[in-house]
Order: sequence, then structure tokens, then C-alpha cells
Amino acid sequence: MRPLAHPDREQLTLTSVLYALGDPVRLEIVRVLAERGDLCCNAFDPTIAKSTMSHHFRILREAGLVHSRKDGTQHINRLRRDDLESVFPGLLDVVLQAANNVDLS
Amino acid sequence: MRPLAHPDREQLTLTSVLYALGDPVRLEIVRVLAERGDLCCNAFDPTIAKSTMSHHFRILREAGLVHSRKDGTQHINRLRRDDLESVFPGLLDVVLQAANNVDLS
DNA sequence: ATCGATAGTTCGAGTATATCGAACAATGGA
DNA sequence: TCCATTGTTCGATATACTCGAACTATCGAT
Repeated sequence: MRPLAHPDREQLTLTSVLYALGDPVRLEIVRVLAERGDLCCNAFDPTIAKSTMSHHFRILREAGLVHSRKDGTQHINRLRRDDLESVFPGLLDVVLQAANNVDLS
Repeated sequence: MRPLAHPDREQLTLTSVLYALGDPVRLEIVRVLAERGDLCCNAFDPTIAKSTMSHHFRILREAGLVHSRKDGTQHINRLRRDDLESVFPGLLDVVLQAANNVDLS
């Protein structure tokens, strides 16, 4: 297995972050992580294949949105709020605000 | 030729907007439109094929980011700032702020 | 320590999207 | 009418999404 890649702040790009957010599954992951804190992968939509979730978490990790650390057999995922805020101020908050409003429907 | 599709406010989705912004070519189009006002398609990177630009403008149009109107042989493109602001408050401003900061490099 | 259960990753295949050049359509001007 | 300009559409190739299956890693129980 490859080690988990986590770019540091200087490597984050706006395009990659927006690309990562521009998928309904990943946007929901980010929304739930923001709402409920650190979670492992099985805390999300169980109808989506494991391999697909793994793919989405990789996109989120490599874009710098999520930090994953191993804890026993599971991976605990955490939103990189501070890093994102320092590089793209206000972005995550605005997106989460919009995502939560939309989800009222 | 098909008529140009322009969704109205109620049809905009956050995922589609973020997806449209999550591409370097399209993000640059949006940034320039915000900076310089209404422009036709040839105001952008001339090294990109016409058909590719047409494709990107279609994505932007169908996501509701851009309005295109015919004027003679050209299409004048305008950012739908008010519509976006009403549906996803603050989103476009934050993205443009980040895009302009990044482009200093 | 071996077995089994659980959590994720990786692989391979099918389907969908990006990019380009070429051909087409629409408008305006000589 | 002819031609230049603008942009769309088409066909082909290359890259990304989704899934099931196989694999790896860790923990707990026997």
C-alpha cells in the first residue's frame, strides 16, 4: 500500500480544491465532516462501493481538504479547516453555508 | 444549432457550480470576465482549440455561471453575478479573491 | 500464533467526460 | 454572391468515474 499523501499548505491549489468539491459525493463528505467532526469512511452513504469511497477520499486528501490518519484498522478523516482558511480565506465557510442551505430541501 | 440553454436561479446547483469552477481554463475565464466585464470567446487563451473553448463555455452556461447572448457573429459572455449571489451568497467573491491572489505568482 | 472479522486500498473492465482537428452553420461586409 | 469571422457540432483518442473482486493491514479471540 502507498503511504497517504498529504500536501502542505503551500502546495494547495484553488483549482484542485474546487475540483474536489465539485462532486456530490465528496461535497457531502466534506459537509458531514464539518458538521460531525472526525469520522472514518464508513460513516457515509453505505450504498456507494468501498472502492469508490476510497477513490473520493484520495481526491480529497490530495487536494488538501482532508487529513487521514490510521487508527487501528480504520482511517480517521479530519477537515483541514485551518490550512484551508489560511490559504483560501472564507472559501470553506461559504461552501458549507451553501451546502447546508441546499440540503434543507 | 441548438439554442443556448440558460438555467434560471432555482435550477442552479452547488455541485454544478463548483464543478464548473474546478477546471483551470474555466476558472480563468470566470476570473477575466469578473475583471474585464463582458467579453466574447476569443478574449481568452488563443492556444486552446476553439472547440475546447466552446465546450468550456457550455459547461459554464449550463451551470449558470455565465450568460451568453449573440451579437452579430460573436457571443458576448457575462458573469451572472447577481443570480449567483442570490443563490450562493459570497461564493463567487471568495473564489475570485482566491483566484486573484494566486495569480500574483 | 493462527484464524477470522473489519477497514481500506489496488486492480481490471465498462462507461462517461476532456481535448483536438475538421467540417458545418450563422452572421456581416466587400 | 463570395469570403472572412465566430462559434458549434462531429468523430476520434485519451483520461477520469464507478463497480466488483482480490489483496493488505490491523485487531481480537481462541
